[in-house]
Amino acid sequence: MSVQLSYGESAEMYLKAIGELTLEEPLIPISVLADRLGISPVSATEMVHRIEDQGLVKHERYKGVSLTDDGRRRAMLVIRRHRLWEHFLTDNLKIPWEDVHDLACRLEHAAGQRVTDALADYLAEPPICPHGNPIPNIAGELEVKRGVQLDSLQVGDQGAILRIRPESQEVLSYFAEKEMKPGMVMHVKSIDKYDRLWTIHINGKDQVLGQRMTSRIVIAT
Amino acid sequence: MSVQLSYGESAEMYLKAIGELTLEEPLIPISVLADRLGISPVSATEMVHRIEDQGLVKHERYKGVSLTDDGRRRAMLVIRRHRLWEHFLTDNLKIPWEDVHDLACRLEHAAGQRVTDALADYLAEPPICPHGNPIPNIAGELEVKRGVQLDSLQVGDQGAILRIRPESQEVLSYFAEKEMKPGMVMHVKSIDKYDRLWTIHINGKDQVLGQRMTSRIVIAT
DNA sequence: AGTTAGTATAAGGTTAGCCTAAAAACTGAA
DNA sequence: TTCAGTTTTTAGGCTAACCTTATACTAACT
Repeated sequence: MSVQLSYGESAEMYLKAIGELTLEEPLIPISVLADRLGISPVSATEMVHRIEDQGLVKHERYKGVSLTDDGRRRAMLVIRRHRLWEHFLTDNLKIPWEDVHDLACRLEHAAGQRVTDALADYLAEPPICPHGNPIPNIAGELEVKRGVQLDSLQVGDQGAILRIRPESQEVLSYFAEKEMKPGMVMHVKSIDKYDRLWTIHINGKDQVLGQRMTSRIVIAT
Repeated sequence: MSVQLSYGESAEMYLKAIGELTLEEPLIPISVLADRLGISPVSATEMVHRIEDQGLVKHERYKGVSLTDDGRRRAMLVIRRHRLWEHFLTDNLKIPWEDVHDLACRLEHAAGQRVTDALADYLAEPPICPHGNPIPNIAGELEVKRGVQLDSLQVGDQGAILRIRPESQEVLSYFAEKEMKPGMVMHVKSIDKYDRLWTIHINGKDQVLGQRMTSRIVIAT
């Protein structure tokens, strides 16, 4: 029989965060990780060492953290749980789009593999979460659709919103208010280069977005 | 604005346990409570004092614990969450009847009032959990249908199973294996007074039950 | 090669929830 | 009224995750 190393909710949060961050960069500095989790760098270092001892991550001193194969699998399963719950909360329970992220953060740890798989079955294995992020499959495999940031488009370009990130209450509420969701098609009407303002047409309306927000939207290519 | 005293998962477990136990007895000795929660009496005493300071319970020295009005309301809301999740797990996710109790114990703390209410809506406010226990309403009010223990019936008596208790993995698995569920009608075929064995007919079969198990079944009167 | 910014470790503290062992307080029944 | 058994308190400890402050180290740029 194999030794079942148990790890807490907290460790799962670390794995999830690292899993998400390593989609962009291969090595995550502990300070970045700490920042994302809202935790002091000292505490993050401590915890990283702990999960490193469990063989879930690899830490290269003064460089950053990455996931081992085992760690990646587990991280993807946590992400899977998170996004499945997000899906359930919006589609079934009709909880607003912009609120489900935080709620799912609690549920993802309370529901184990068994409940998750049953839930996935119930939801018929949805491919993406309400914010457009893909849901890893039962084996922990994730297929990320490549896209480009809205702020790299030119006037006249068009495309569908692929996803919005990061999934923070603040950012999501912003777009919820503007009634912009993944799947919607938009086109760029004009760009003000000096103030970095993009005017786009979406959902029957014109929207003006600053650079902060255009970098949060990924458009399908 | 009112002071929002926060309390952890653990406190909720205490409240739930006390809420369930006080349906039978008005004052719960701390030792009984500790036993139910699988915790040492010393720790239970500590925690009881803590939630007493928050005005949730009343402890009478050398007698036992009872809920305050506030405590009762909160306890009922935890029980409501628990039973709603049990319902969801069995009816929607098709997880076996006997397993959902433990799983719901995790979910009940992770899902706050908001998610619970949305869930209740989704499930159309079911009146009972899969084990036959009534689900408190949104105001924390609970209507308990009175019944009698199976072992108080006589030969020839008949009735429907109202509920099975306590909701422990062990007890539930026992009855799940015998395919006996709340709602089913049974009648008493014979009683062996010496060994306290009840033979009942239910679900097309005869079942012989010892005194330990007959006291766990409540029959509608 | 020296300085600086970023990164890591060390040291000491906090909180929630648990534990055991032993002493003290109380109850109820003989 | 005494005493046996139960209940509570005291004392001392533990672990997981956090915290701050201070010091040590490394990388990288001037």
